Amino acid sequence: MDEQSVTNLLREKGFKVTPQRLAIYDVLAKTKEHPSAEMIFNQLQEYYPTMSLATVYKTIEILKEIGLVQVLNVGEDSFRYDAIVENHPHIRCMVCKRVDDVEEVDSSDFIEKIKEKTAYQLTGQQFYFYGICPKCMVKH
Amino acid sequence: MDEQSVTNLLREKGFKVTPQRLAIYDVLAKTKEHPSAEMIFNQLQEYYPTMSLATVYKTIEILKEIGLVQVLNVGEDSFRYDAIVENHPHIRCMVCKRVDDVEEVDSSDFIEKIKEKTAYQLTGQQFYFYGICPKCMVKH
DNA sequence: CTCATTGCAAAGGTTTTGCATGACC
DNA sequence: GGTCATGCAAAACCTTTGCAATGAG
Repeated sequence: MDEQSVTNLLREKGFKVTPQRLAIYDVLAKTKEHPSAEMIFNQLQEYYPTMSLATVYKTIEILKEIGLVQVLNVGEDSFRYDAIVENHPHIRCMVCKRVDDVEEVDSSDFIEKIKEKTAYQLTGQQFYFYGICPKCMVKH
Repeated sequence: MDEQSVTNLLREKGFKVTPQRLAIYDVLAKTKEHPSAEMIFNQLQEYYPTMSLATVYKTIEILKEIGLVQVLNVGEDSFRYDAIVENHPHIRCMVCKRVDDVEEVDSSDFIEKIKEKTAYQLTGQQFYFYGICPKCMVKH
């Protein structure tokens, strides 16, 4: 999503548009590494030396609320965030801890199966895979 | 797994067998609610008033290590634990926060698809579903 | 008897909150 | 100008660690 659309969406939902909010979304939109709040904070330090971690958390809360980011729980102590809000599987390297997307996988059949088996009314899902990434395999 | 087997496994792996350890495993083995450390702690308070949360955490660490429990990450701030170590999907009610198993689902086809699409060497996975449980649907 | 385990309290890490200052509209 | 957002510091959580006292083998 481009900056203008983010600006519009924030306004539309009653939130003010600030450089911090745009910068935080920008970091998320331009990376594939699924950063944690602290990773976002560190990345912004150079250009926004006064940025505080609290602002990162507060902004993510808003971005989540208006559907611009999704939250990941890959089994670490902290959460990670993804500006690609379409649901897709993630995979984490047990060695270097990187988190990647698994692309081009159609999970609708699997989700259908679950719908048949559960008495819940489904609203969403997250698929996490664990393994060793290509780079780490080479090293061992 | 019965108490005798747990005793044997602990000894075999070089850990001492204590009432606390057996009690913690027992709580996990007898419930389907995927308790957090604090839920286990609270449940034990009545019968083991001196039990400390630290012991719960230390014991879970050991149980995890010897393959008697698996750790769940359902998107809460805390971890949950499951004495059923065979991999199976979990589902969480967004209203009452309960976590249930999804039973009788074969996910091997889906996992195969992922293996084909990722360059990682797969070692495991977790499937989390979100929705509204039957009880909460009735209430609304 | 020895050494691992327990349980307390303190520390560590992540996330949230309160509040005065500052910025947007 | 009024109100919301920022950023600091403190608080609130969850989890881990250190250590003296205790208990298992």
